[in-house]
Amino acid sequence: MRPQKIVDKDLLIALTSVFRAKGYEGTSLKELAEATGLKKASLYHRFPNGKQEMAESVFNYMAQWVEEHIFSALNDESFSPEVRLKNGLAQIKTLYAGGKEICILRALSMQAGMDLFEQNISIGLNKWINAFTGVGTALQLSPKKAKEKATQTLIEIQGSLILTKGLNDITIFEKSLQKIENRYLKT
Amino acid sequence: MRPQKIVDKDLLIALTSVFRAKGYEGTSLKELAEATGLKKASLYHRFPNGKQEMAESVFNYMAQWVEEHIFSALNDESFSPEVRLKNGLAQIKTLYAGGKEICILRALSMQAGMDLFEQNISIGLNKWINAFTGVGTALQLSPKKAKEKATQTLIEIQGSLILTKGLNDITIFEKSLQKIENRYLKT
DNA sequence: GTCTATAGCTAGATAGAC
DNA sequence: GTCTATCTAGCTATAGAC
Repeated sequence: MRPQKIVDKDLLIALTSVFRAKGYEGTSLKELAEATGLKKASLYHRFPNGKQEMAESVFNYMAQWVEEHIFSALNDESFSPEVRLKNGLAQIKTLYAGGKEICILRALSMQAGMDLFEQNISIGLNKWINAFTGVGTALQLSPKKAKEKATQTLIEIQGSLILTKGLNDITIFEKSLQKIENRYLKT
Repeated sequence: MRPQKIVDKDLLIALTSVFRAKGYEGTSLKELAEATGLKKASLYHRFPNGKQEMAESVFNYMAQWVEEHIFSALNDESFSPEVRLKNGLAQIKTLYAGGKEICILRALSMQAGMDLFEQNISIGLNKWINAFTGVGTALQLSPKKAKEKATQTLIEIQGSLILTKGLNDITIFEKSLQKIENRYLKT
């Protein structure tokens, strides 16, 4: 067995950045090959089901990252709810590179991707809502209020990412995160 | 001259619905031909620069619709600011089919589209912000507050469209519009 | 495990008849 | 103005050498 030219993790990171920037249909195997340093045939060796499997792997990789960094921060009961919220929001800022990066879920959800990922997107969004709902209840909100606030939080994260990108102004994303934090902590 | 099989307006409507659903790269000329009832070569007769011109025309058509229906409603000084706001939000609900349809601007902004439309997207978003800022000042907000509120409004519209689509729950979009209205009128 | 070479197809786009 | 037929380029995917 020849050694791998690039380990799985780095491979996934490279694939992620392309899919994130171009979407599913907008990404070609040629670009993926260039971004990873592997030839197309080698990509097929690593992902026998081709482009679709690459996108799915990217999706799963990001889902795991979110689980480990964001949800676990929001749910870490060894900290106060206030600290959990701050840590979670800080991780979210990292995930989106301060607003410069788009939501991978959204990048993959257009076009054919919608068919491929529709159910996983719904599941993923609900996990986000549940994570923020947990913080809300820890901050003494009623379950109903906590869920409403969590939904509103996600709306603002996604919406501010769109405006940040569309207006090319990362302060929009930063202000939104700050606003979200303030609104939780003022309760 | 042979008669047109489909008038410009209907043609644009048909093209719009495909681009909206599939994005720019995700849309093929075959699909556009099927959706319009014209053959590919006929589409090239109507849009000599091909797919890109079709997307640009769709973009301009939607921009005009928004101008005539939404901005003019928000800015119609023959009504009170409260009524202008309500009318504008009602038109927005129509534009997005109550949350079932995505923002065309967003659909075209991924992938190669980002290069094609980047500047127009920024201009378009700013027009939205200005329109809502106008309503805010008419409601006695300071210019600064009015612009902040307008930006927040757009964030929530875009974000709620994403969650509505991702969770397949149109009540999210409806609730967000209601919330936006309440927040303006409570000022 | 990675590579070169290529198959097979579909995309966007054009030529020219009617 | 619309059509059939076709071109070319690029795509996803595979075969087989190393």
